[in-house]
Amino acid sequence: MSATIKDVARAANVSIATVSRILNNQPGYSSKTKERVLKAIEALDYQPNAIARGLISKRTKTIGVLVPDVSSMFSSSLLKGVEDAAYSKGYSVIMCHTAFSGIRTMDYLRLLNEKRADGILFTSEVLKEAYYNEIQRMGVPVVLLATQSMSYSIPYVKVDDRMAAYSATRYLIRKGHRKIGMISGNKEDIIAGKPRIYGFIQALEDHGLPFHKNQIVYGPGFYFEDGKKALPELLKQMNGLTAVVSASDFMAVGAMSAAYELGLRVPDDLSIIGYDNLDIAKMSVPALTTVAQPLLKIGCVGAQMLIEMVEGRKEIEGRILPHRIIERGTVRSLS
Amino acid sequence: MSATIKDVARAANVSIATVSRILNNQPGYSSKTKERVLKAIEALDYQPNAIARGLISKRTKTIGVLVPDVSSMFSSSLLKGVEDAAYSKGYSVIMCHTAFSGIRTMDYLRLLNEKRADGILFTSEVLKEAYYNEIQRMGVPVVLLATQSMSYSIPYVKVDDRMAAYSATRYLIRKGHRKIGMISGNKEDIIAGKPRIYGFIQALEDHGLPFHKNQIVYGPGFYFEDGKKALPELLKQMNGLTAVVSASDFMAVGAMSAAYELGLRVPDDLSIIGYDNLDIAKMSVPALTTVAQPLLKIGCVGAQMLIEMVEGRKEIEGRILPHRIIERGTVRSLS
DNA sequence: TTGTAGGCGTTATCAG
DNA sequence: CTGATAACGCCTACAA
Repeated sequence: MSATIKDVARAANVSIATVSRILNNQPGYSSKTKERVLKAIEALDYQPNAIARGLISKRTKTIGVLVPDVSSMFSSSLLKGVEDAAYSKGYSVIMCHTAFSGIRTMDYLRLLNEKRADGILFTSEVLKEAYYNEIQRMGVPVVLLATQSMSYSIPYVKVDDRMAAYSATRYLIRKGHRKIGMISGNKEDIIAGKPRIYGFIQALEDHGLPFHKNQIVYGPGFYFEDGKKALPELLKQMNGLTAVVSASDFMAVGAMSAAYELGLRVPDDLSIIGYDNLDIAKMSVPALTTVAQPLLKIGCVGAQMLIEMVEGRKEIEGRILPHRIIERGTVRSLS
Repeated sequence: MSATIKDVARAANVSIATVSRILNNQPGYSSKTKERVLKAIEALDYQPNAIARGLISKRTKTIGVLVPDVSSMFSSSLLKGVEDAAYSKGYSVIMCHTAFSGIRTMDYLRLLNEKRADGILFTSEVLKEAYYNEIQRMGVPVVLLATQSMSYSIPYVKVDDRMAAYSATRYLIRKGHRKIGMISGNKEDIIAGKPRIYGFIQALEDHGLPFHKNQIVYGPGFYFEDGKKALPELLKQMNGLTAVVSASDFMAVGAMSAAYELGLRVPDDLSIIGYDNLDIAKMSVPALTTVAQPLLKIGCVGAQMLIEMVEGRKEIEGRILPHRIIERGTVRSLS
């Protein structure tokens, strides 16, 4: 079908070695032969076969990114960042949707190995032992995105979840709120659960506000429905509640939906601050005040780190990216 | 690093040909040798090198999917469907973010050619001549997702946009609305623009409702901001407006945001119906009534079609998938 | 039932 | 400066 290096060589009347040299601009040819070859390449519309190239170079310029849910706004921002960095370095990315399934994850790890991906980006889930072992076996670098491993020393890119939740809570306190509750997801979650809960509690305590455990309600996950169910419970558990910090934007929006149905007005009757700054935050009505994770940047920086590791830079360390509060319309000042 | 077929052959004391046969379960070996080989494979933890395999078979079990905006909820649903179908057929997908840029699109087409992707999924943009030519050159199948080409005969998977807009409008009419407006995006858009506009107009006319051109306002695009700007204009142009059909969920939510700021209550003062049924539709407050495109399914069916073409089935034709109205909370009955 | 050998499209190491 | 030629890991006639 398409022309090979051999065809080019024949057309330009040189050896394939010479063509190869010119292609990879290595030294060793006169400028006239170069021109001749270039012309032949043009004429034959030749494009190198990356497969053949990969076979010998042992590098495919391909990375795999594992995400638990491709279609969530969360993952898609990450993906966009990854894609962008990869593109600008000439890498392509294989999208691996693990769907929260361990066997699918293992499947993909195997697949990436067979296709000889140069590196792996692992996203927002905990890196189980089996995954880790498989990756070790593959002998390719990994970096963790928006997550972190307590068991293994692997580079990561994320925000400081505890500090971010702390900031969100402090923001509410500074706005004059005293009766503050939290809606959280799975309390065992090492990233989106625990650290944010601790941050919340610590902010309360650091500002002389007592904390009782009925100030937090937990959902099974961090989704809209979870938030929607959580708010009524929180309202039941605390009286005088004026503000809530949510462990995710989705939950925050769910809470707003519940508030709406309860006849509570946001922010007049209740203030809400989210977490993530997904697209939905600016589209909700009113627009959601939230603490932003720079997801795009996390993806981008992560991919860059990975590629650096692929290309030889060893010993790359984890990076904490800054979060920040985005003030929109769901928090009312009490002072 | 990892074991090759040669290692396995040596360990099992057979030739690589035999190992290969067993790997691709072709006939020609005794069950004992098979067992021996399998054991060796296990012991060495051998995994075939897909690169080497691809070099000879001319098939990579990889497809590329081009999307204009990875992180939009629209594309991500599509992607999820694609990924899922691909996974279940043993294919992997390279994510190509064209960012609405022609040169990036061409870049990716070239890249997919170099990496010898088996097929291409082209999403929600118009297939320009240059793209088409490049793809022809590559000699791989393409299918269009949520779009269609007027110039070339290429299989596609989408809904009937005109009918869908017609349905949405008729729904409003049946709910007793008479003063209905539309907020649309780019009126030149061959998919999301024109057909939906025509559908809107035709539904009006078929139900004896006069149409004036000031019943439609156009935005540059189909985004939140466009919808947010469009609604006030529409209000200015039409009086007595009771309902609006929006050309996208994003615009619908933007319109809701504008309504909120104007002190108009949805659906009490104004009914709104969206288009797409993205995640945001169920998360908006109140939840958005909308006409659903089965995006996941479009992606899934499209990938299946593509893979069938890759594997030999020729002459596949386009498919129109059904749309349906999802009733939620933004349309009020006037009767 | 099994093995030998050629080739897929490149890169890289030699000689010339 | 240039050209053979041996890999890379696998598949597949063709032989045995």
